[in-house]
Amino acid sequence: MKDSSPDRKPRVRFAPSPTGHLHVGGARTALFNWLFARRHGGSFILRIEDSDLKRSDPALSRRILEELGWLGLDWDEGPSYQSERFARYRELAERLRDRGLAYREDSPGGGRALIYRVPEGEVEFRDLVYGPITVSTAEIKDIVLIKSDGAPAYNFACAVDDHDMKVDHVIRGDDHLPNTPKQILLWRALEWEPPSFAHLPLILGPDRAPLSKRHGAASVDAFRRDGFLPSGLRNYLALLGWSPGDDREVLATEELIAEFSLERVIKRAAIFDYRKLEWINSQHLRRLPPARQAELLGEYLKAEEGLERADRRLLTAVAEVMGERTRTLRDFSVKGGYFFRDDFEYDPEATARHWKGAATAELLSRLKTVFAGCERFTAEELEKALRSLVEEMGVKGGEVIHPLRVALTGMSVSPGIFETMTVLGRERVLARLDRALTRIKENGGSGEDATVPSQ
RNA sequence: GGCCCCAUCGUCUAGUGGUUAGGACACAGGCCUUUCAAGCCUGCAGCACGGGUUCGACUCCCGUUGGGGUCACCA
Repeated sequence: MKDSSPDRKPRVRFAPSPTGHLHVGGARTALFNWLFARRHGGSFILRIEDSDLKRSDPALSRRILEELGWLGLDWDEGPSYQSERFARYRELAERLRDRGLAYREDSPGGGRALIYRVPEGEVEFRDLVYGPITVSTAEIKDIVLIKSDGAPAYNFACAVDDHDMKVDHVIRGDDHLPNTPKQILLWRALEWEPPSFAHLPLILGPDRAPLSKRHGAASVDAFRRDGFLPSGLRNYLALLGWSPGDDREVLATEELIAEFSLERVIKRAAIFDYRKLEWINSQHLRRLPPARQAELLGEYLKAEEGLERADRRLLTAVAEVMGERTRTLRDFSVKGGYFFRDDFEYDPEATARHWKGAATAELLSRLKTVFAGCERFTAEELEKALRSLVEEMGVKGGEVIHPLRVALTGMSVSPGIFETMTVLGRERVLARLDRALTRIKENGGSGEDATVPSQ
């Protein structure tokens, strides 16, 4: 019986190298570590692998920390930095050399490296995801411990740190599978008991190549800018390579934590599906009360767009009517930008389809009179008023509603027209009717732009 | 190329010897309807191939093909 449940509170870590934004692959690795720690009441530790002197950039480290924070993956210890522990690595490497397990080698470029001599034999271990794995050390070249510039090489620093931080479960991408035997060799040479390992399948792009920028958004930052919610991204990422075992797809983070187990991690690489992410996100968005949506929307619009009209009252009203029609926070401005700005453009196709010159001008001015006369500007009253005008004119509701929608939103698509009006309020509705009227007259009564795409 | 890993609808997945192979996204159609969504209903679509083992294979074994990873004084 395979059982990856730890008998004591596990200690796991996420160890990114500060070379760029937090990539979705890294985010997923961080998430699985975090879920595992939270599930078992353990510790999630953060370590910055900045041992490469040339590529280290403190600004990038901060960025990764910030993005991890946005994703909601809080850490219990750290971050620690490898760049601050060079003396420790050197000491341990020298100790191995004293014992005859490592040797020095001059570098053509100057300096001396310390290299571990790989013994003959086999390395066996049981990966918590992949099962038993055996590798002949004939396949492994001697392992560099300390590079000639004095910095520790990856495998050595990694083993030393994991030991010193008392990490007992190493959960990482399966691109590290080939490193594992090397690190186990190092742990044993240091006379330490190796931790458990669990390797996660990689995330691929639609072309089955490793997911990268050229596939579109590939970093946590990009998804944040696209208006995704941390909980939506967490949910989707959790489903990449793992499933709760039943048919649930939309899971709150508490459920993710309650259900997570390494045994249910799949071995096959998964292709990132942006559409499904959007759907998952829409489900999370929908589960949020309008007030909370408004709060997030306000922050988003402020950070990503330069919206002028964005008071809490308006935001909440927009959230109430747009909530079912959006999949991301960005959708609110893409599909409902007219709620936030009065100088919107009129969609040429919409005007061509629903505005019929003088007749529409006549219609809109009658509507203006009717709406101006409404006692209370509520959806019920507005509909009643419009319906009676429709009856009086002997036309179908749509013949009035469509031109009106274009006048109020510039688009042929919007939330229910009466709700839209109440969100905008009497003043803005009447002003927009005037603006539309002016626009129609400017166009010689045609109500259309000079060039109308014919279809 | 050596070594390692993987293989269920287009995609994410459930499945652990006997199932009409289930769900979700996407897609198509329908209902609803002032538009678009949402919601509900229906449909389309899969066990890569070839050998075994077995009374019986999606499930176990071998091979083929395909895909991925890795072979740095980068992490």
